[in-house]
Amino acid sequence: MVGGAVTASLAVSTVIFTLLEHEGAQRLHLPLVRRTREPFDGAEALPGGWIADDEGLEEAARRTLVETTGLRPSYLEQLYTFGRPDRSPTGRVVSVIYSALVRSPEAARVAEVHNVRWAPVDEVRGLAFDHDEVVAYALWRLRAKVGYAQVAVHLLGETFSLGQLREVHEAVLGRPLDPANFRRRVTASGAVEATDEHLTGGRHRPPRLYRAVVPEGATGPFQTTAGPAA
Amino acid sequence: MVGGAVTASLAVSTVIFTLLEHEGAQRLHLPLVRRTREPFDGAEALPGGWIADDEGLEEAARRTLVETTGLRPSYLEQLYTFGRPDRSPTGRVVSVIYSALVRSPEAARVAEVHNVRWAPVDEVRGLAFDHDEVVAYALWRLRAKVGYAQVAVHLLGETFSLGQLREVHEAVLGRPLDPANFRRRVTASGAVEATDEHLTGGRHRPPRLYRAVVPEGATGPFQTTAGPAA
DNA sequence: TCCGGTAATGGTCTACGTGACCCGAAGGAG
DNA sequence: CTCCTTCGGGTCACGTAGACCATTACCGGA
Repeated sequence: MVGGAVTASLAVSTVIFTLLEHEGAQRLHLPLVRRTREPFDGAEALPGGWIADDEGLEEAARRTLVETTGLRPSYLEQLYTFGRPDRSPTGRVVSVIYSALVRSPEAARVAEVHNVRWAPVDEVRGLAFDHDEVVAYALWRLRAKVGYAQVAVHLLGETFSLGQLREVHEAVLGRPLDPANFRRRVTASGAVEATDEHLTGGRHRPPRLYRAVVPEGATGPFQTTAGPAA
Repeated sequence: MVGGAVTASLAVSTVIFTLLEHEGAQRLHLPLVRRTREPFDGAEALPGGWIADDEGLEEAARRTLVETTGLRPSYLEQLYTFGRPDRSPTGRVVSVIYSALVRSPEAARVAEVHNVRWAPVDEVRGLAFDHDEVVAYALWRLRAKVGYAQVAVHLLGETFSLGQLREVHEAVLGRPLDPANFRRRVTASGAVEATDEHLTGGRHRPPRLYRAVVPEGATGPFQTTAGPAA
């Protein structure tokens, strides 16, 4: 320890988004864990935990995610750091918040185990600490980001139809999109590339399958859409 | 302390941007302080310091800014939190980075005092810790933000001509902008409102002075362009 | 006093992205 | 074979932004 530091506990929490069937449509959900100790014993909270001595911040986010929910996200980015002195009634806690996307099959795989409830995003209320505010901000960021970055593909599998991708955008934005215009925008953006395969077994015309294009220069010191890698 | 926390020191650092005359044009500068102790003794670094027990993160950023440079920013937002375990050779340090804008007169006021050097942004290299990377990311964010939010006004005074505002955008983006198109875009956005005054004393046609419009709904739990208020 | 230079300001023309809307194509279900 | 629905290609209208032109207003020098 260098000296002069504040006496605070350092934690990570993660807002995890995934798509689950709800009332006949794909809707955005996130996992909540029920607290079993003070403060806020019995209340629901975002998954998270303490940062270990020898691990980085993102590393800590991934580890606590596996420990508390069993989930391995396909996308993870730092969101914001909360550090009001009075955030926690039992002592000072500074929380680095991450935002994550999880593919639906992965979410379904762990839906039954762990002490986890999947809540539709617009029904999330009454969380411990300031987590209500955190969720609202994460949702706002995701909605903004889906407009200019191809983050939505991380909620789907390796290949997908443009109809599926459109459903993801509709679930995130909470409003219907015109299929033809959506197709035009996405294909023109170069964010996806067509494969030779089609999705068969549906009841109607089989859609062509597409694959996400990994953007150039996404490696290196930092991705220009998410933040530094450090 | 709640328990389980990592043994890390919590620091804030701030990337401060301002406009200064350099080689005949307004160019973006930032203040650097020279370190007087290990690690990186003698190297330049971003202004910052330790977070105190009873202060919030943004509060700590403002305090350390005044202590190390005397500057009071007109705009301040949280940027990113760095926490790689090996960032500092002398022990673990987690740094919450803030990004700030300072009006030119304020910058000139403190340019002579303090242990501060004003460096043009594109000549910043060889900083202590991972601060080179931090500056690059802050600059990328500022350039992106100037395109969709009216942050540039925070680099100018109470009133300004559209030519001055255009110079700010040119300095931030590093490329010339068409004066007529810039005027049309800015006035149509409603981000500024005209005053009845004109800037006299120039060599040419006296430009009308404008004032920044405070956006509706910028108060409340969080500003949708900067992040949560907590 | 007049004139040239330059910035301020207003306007036009065009390219482009996007939403609204249309229609044929392709497959399953009855 | 017919109907229903989605896929996927197209048109049209409109709003925004860049390129570019014209006029205005001031200073400083001839």
